Amino acid sequence: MTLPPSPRHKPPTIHDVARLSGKSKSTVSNVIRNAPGVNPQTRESVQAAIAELGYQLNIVARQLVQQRSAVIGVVVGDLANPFYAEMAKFIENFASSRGFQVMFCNTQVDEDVELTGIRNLIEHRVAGLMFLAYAGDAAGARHVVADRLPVVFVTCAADWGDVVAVDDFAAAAAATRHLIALGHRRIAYFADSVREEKADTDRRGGYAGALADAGLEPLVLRWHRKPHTVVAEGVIVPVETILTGVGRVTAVFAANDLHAIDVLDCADRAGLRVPHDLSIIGFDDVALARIARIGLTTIAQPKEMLAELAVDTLTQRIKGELQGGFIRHSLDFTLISRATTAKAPIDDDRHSA
Amino acid sequence: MTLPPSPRHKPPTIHDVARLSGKSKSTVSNVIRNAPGVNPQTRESVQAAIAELGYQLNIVARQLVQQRSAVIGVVVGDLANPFYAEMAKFIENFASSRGFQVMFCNTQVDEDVELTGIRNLIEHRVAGLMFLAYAGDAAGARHVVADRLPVVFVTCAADWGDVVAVDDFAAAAAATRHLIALGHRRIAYFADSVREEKADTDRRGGYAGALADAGLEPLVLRWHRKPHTVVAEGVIVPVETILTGVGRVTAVFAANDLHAIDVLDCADRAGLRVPHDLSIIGFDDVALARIARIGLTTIAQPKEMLAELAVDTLTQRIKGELQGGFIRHSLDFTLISRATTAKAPIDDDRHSA
DNA sequence: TTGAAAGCGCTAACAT
DNA sequence: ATGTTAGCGCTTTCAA
Repeated sequence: MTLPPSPRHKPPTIHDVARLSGKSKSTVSNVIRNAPGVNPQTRESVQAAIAELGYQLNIVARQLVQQRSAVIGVVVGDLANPFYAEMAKFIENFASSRGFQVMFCNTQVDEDVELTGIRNLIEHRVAGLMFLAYAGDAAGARHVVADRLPVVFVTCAADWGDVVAVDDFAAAAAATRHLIALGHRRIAYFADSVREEKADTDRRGGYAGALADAGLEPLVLRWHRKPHTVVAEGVIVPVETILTGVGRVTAVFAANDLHAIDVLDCADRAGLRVPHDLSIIGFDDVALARIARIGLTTIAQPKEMLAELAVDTLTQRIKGELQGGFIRHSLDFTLISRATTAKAPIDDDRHSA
Repeated sequence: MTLPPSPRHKPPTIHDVARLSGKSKSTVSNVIRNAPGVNPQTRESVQAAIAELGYQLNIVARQLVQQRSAVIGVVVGDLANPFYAEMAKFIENFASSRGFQVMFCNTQVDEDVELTGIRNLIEHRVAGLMFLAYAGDAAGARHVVADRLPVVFVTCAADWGDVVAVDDFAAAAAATRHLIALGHRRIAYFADSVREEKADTDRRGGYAGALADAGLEPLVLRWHRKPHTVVAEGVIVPVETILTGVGRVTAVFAANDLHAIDVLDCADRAGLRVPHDLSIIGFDDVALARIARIGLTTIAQPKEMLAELAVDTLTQRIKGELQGGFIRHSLDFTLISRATTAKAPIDDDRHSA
């Protein structure tokens, strides 16, 4: 059954349709666009010609003359992170139900990749931009975008576009206070390697703030080699030391569920009982967080609402239905207490020097 | 800091650049395209003008005249499935490193959604199509595509495009034989609800084949309400009955890791010990399959290689570097034995009537 | 109700 | 080495 791909012929244009139906290009255009005031007979004969030729609209040409497109560019840090994947899916769904296509650009949280990605998107004249995360301080991105098109930040924030997000700072503070209320005093923050995105910054801020309010010291950890070592205050340390060494941490607030699950896995492999020996709280409420074997305590974001609101905001800006200053939608987060957090171990302070 | 978005002015064109630099449009075009034979002085002054105006190429216009684009359309069944998300990420990466943008279309394994998605992609004149999964018998899709552009199937197969995939049938048979070799005789197949995609069909085929070879009866289960009920031979049954009732199943082959993890979760909640009471094998080797708490035995696909080969095949077809009959790349799969499979319980046959 | 003509921003012969 | 010109496939006045 393996037939050779046939040579591809140029697709038919409205001109071909016009000739075949004996009408003019503009009339054909009128029926394609469902313009009013076309003789039903004419419409039918044109449609017959369209069917016969297998004509399919060339959106590129339309876009050139109309000077607008119906595709939105979505900048995402890491599609392999289930949270972003879920968000991407929702966004694609809502966009497509509103007549918009989506072009993704996965940045790996690398500013250069991000910048060329944005440049490409703009060169393609996407109608709007959506950031699901952004790298660096966004000054570069801002410069490239240069106010050329509407942009909305979902799940992250900046002052040069509309924002649809949860208050990361407050949510992180709530997560941290949850741990503090359970009696934990040495609470670490686990996040991505050196590079830090906006949400990360805010969450670390909320964490540090809550600790400061309680008179506690922060300990910010960033993965060095994923399941083995982290860098703490500039020095590389085995995760095991952090979790089991002298002055060990009894609780962890992870910047997202993926990190939380990694920490959980480290704890398992180190023979630590969670939550008895170690409490872990994540962020995002990824689908897998709720299975019995994981049961991750986490901060849930209303993913679908975030996506819908973001798409609506962006499409309204695109259509000019929304004008004026940037708006910030702040949605509610929920702390979902499952099986990875519990009272701090009582021998907690004995081990600390 | 919330400044109102400024009114968006039309972006500068090569015409503006030409005027500012005192050169002609074609010269400007020449420097943009890095055409040879441009006076260095000229080039510089043009570039100065470009910088001053903040000119950015309009790819839409270029695409219209060149009659080709550098975006490939990717049709994916469910972005929220980590396997597809990982694949999507790899594909995006390889494509972008080869100068191609990617437009995704998430179909929810719904044929209508898929069809309009493909239609949109074609109207946007994507240079090629990539299917990460497709719904239905693909006759509809084939008709819409109508040989207009190159298409490659990754991770699934069809006879009207190039194929880059693992042999799903053989892999499923291997997975099933693994279970049979462990002494299991009542082995169920778990898959998506009513709708079935290509990979699903093949895997079920391999499963049924291996069982038949061993003189065993297949039991095909499709989720009805996700974590609670399945439909077996047309009737709705609680999962718990399948796993713990009379004549219960002692092993499960899941069409993908997501289903496998769901089954694992059901088993956990039903108080079953895995793998002591129930063996489970999945398919895909999703990132989470390898954490200690899951330790899922599964069939691994070489994701990155699949993605790279698929992108290369497609881009070569697009550039005409690859001609002639469709090729089928069949990559090797690996059975990774972890902690969810073990010998069948000895009391196995006593319960069966 | 339909058609003719101009033009969107760019590229690619072809002249110069 | 640079400029002139003619489109790419469509939409959109404006006339007929």
